[in-house]
Amino acid sequence: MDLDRELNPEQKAAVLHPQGPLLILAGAGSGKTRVITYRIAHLVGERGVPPGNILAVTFTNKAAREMRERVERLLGAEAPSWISTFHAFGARLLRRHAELLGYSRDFLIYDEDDARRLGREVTKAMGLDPQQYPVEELLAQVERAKRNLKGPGEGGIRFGPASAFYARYQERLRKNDALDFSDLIRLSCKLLCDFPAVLSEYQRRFEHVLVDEFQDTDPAQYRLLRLLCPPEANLCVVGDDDQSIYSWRGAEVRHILGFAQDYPGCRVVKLEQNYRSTPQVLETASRVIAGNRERHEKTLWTGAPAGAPVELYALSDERAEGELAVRLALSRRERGEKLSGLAVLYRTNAQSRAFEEAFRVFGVPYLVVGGVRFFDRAEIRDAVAYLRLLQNPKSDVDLLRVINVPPRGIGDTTRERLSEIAARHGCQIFESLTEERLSGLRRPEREKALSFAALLRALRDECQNKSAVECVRRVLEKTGYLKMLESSESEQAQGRYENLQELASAAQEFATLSGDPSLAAFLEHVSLLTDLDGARGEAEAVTLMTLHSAKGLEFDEVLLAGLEEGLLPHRRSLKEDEDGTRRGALEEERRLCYVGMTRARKRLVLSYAWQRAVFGRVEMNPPSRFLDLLPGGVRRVGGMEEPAEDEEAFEELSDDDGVFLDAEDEPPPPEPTRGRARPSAATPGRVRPKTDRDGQNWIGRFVAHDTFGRGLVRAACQTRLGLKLTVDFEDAGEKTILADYVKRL
DNA sequence: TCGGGCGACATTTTT
DNA sequence: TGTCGCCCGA
Ligand SMILES: Nc1ncnc2c1ncn2[C@@H]1O[C@H](COP(=O)(O)OP(=O)(O)OP(=O)(O)O)[C@@H](O)[C@H]1O
Repeated sequence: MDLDRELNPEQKAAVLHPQGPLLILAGAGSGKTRVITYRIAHLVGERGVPPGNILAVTFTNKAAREMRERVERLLGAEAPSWISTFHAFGARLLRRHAELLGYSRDFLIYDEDDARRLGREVTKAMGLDPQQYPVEELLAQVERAKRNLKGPGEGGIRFGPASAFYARYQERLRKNDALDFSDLIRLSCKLLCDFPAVLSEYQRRFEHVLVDEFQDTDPAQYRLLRLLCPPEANLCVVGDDDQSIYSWRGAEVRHILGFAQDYPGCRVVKLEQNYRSTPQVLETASRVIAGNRERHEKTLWTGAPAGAPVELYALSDERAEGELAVRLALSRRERGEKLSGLAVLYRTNAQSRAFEEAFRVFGVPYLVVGGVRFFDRAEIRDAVAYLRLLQNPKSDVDLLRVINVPPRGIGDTTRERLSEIAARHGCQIFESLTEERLSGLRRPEREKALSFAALLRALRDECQNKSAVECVRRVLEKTGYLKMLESSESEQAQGRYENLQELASAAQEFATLSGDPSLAAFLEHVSLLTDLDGARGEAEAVTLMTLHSAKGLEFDEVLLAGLEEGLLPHRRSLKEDEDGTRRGALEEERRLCYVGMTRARKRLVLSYAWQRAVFGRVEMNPPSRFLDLLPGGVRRVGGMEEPAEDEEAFEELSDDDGVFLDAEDEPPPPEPTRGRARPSAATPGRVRPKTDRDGQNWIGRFVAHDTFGRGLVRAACQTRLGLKLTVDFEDAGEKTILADYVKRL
């Protein structure tokens, strides 16, 4: 590790900073994460700090893993094990001391869906009208309170029933021996506050604490840090206020901007050289972010030679955006560059669809990050629920989920009765599954419930001290889950079956990677997992993800798509805030845009579409206001005026990279597993103008209209209002009508 | 009890 | 456009 060669003087100073708090407030691509990584390596390698005495916090599990890998490479030895997200850290801490807070060390971690199920139980028990008090709303209140470290009955709740709901919900969580996500932080704080001995143990242990992406910490997380790190502690925080994009989740920039007040002795280091991007990319991003008023001005320059100009494409619709992405991918391939060097970034997950379709049609391998996670699939959740019951049969949420999967003749009514019986005995459902406690049930129901309890007990015995993989296998076998799928006629059963096999592989893979084959370890991993984790850099595929997921990453080439009013900035950020809490939402959208642009190393392509299908309706939106500040050097492709009937944009487009597109004749390959790259086989061809194609798809087809009824499409043409159809209605005769108002049959 | 069918509803962003 | 919840008939 040669610090002089690999770091600039400021970075080096930060890495060498001897002791006391350290704040690095610096712009995108200035090497903040690099500094943290090097500093950890330096502390361990040069200063002899025991790895176990270093705590490093990252924003995602993936970032944590990458940091660990990099430190290991620098060090040539094992990295500190306390490199994780706040949540993973909290889980680990609580696991060790759970008894102090009234939980067992085998507590479960409930995710949003589990929490919702539990919440529904609570509202039902409270007799709250779900119309008037939606569970999601109540849980949002609870989460907000928890983020502000308010326990039940400690305020932080806005409206009446939510407060009582919080208390009962929390009580139920405890009885289930489970924590929800925000409890991981809140209870960690509580643990350290209420038990000074524990606090001082960890204060002593963590000689050094380092936090990446500090601009996105919420009050509970910051509190946790402040507990661990008294004012003179070796706390190193790193961030960029221009990249604060999680205020909607409770993150507060003032933590970073006010850091010097809370840690008065802190050293402040500024990093001003950007090592990631070309001058063009940097200039563009800087101009755009300069549109914000509430920000810390930062200088950012680059010594890199000029690269390709930033491009801005005006396109007709989202399908054209998809084709643009395909074109970028194919020309990378022609140049012999890896597809993994290209990322498509967008504001909302829903936008991925158009890109996926285009990539599928043209056989370009791609990887979608986020959206529906593997572990959110119903069959996987069912299997995981069984696994969790092995570890903790008190989890009513899991028990109720699977007691009738596969169908065992235990329906809603019986389940409700079981809940009541357990409540009456003041115990959990599993504990009430005995002959005498169920005596109130009719014979057949009682038998079924008891045999389920027997099944669980047998499984528990059998899986005692077995590896996670083994548990998965046995659960799937003994519960009859696989048999249920095998005998199912339905189309989806096959896919589900494969997904469950995949779960076993995942358990195996995790065991190998982590070196811990236990069920407990696997379950914890699964609970904290996000979809980002599936996406390892090695896949030779284009990456598709939201701007939020892209934070901290970098790609040679970035397509930032959907730069339209209403999308970026998102329309919900444009609405005047009713309660004053979302002020500055627009500035956050701009920061999001900045984050996206600054992911690009060499080439940045921006695009917007004049019209976009949303829920099947067609929407038209003007280009994003963020484009107003683009510098002059941006190369604009496609008419800046809304294209009326002309196809200018397309002609220009298809000439562009010298790559021509055409769909393959054979039908597209079967639906890929999300998050999996697929092999590809694209054939060069020619792009048909989009407008024409739309028409082709309609002509000769039957459509239905609310008042005119059924009819045959005779002709179609693209107008500025959308696609206009000439339809021969069976009853009403020939009409000219916008495609928006009819349904294809 | 269970499955299919149908209508309502929804899209910000995620640890 | 797709999912989820609800209702109904078997
Ligand atoms: N001194 C340096 N010499 C060479 N490359 C560097 C140097 N500092 C940083 N880099 C490179 O610049 C890129 C950006 O660094 P890094 O990701 O650490 O920046 P960052 O400030 O964390 O970025 P962001 O805030 O945008 O996520 C990385 O590829 C990194 O390897």
